[in-house]
Amino acid sequence: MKKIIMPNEEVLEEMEAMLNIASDYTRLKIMYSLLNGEKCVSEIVSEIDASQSLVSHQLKVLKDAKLVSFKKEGTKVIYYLDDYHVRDLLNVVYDHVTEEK
Amino acid sequence: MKKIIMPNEEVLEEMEAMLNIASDYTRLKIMYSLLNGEKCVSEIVSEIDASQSLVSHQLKVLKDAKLVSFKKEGTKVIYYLDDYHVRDLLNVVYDHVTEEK
DNA sequence: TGCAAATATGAACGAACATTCATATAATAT
DNA sequence: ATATTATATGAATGTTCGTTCATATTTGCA
Repeated sequence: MKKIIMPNEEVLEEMEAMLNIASDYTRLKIMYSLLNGEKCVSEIVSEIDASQSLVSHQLKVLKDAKLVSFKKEGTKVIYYLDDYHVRDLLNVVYDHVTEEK
Repeated sequence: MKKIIMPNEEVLEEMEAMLNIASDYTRLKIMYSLLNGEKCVSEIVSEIDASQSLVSHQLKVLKDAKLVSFKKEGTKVIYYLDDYHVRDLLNVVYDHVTEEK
């Protein structure tokens, strides 16, 4: 069994930051929504049933964390997932939660 | 590309809960410490350099979340990881953080 | 019984943060 | 210009929660 070394402080703090961003009900729904492809804000709003302001705030959090990016098309802003680790992360956690013990 | 369906509310809340538990600096260090095998509380304390009280509090959080279990040996309490998803979770997040873009 | 070591617990405090509300900005069309 | 649609922003609020401090509990041993 290979010995696992503890990551250094900086890496641990960055891991903590990513997990913090993922660990929110609204942001989880946004990430799931974007797994099926890019969407504009209003589409996300109606798909996950949250207020426009809340979605916009949380998209900013995800954007600052470089988990999503965006492009502008007319008056619309199209967001999309910018990190393939998101899919893996969601899958691991989903498996943990849904698996029978 | 397969369509990904949004988990229901209950699953999302459980995912949020697991991520919340993982997203803490102290608990991350405890989990990494236990990846190399079971340890008693005082060993964890000295390995991660946190107070005894803090480690005990956070071990309770991990225990309540069924991420760790424990057994008693004399006056010592030995904790160990009780969920193999933990390793996968840490690996995904570690890769995310350390990978060059 | 009394003491020491190991661990757990509860209160208290401060900081972080998710959400709402109101309002601002930006782009388009009439 | 003005109205409308889409999105962003900032303040305010209430709650959650990580940490510390002091103390309690448990176990083994002299």
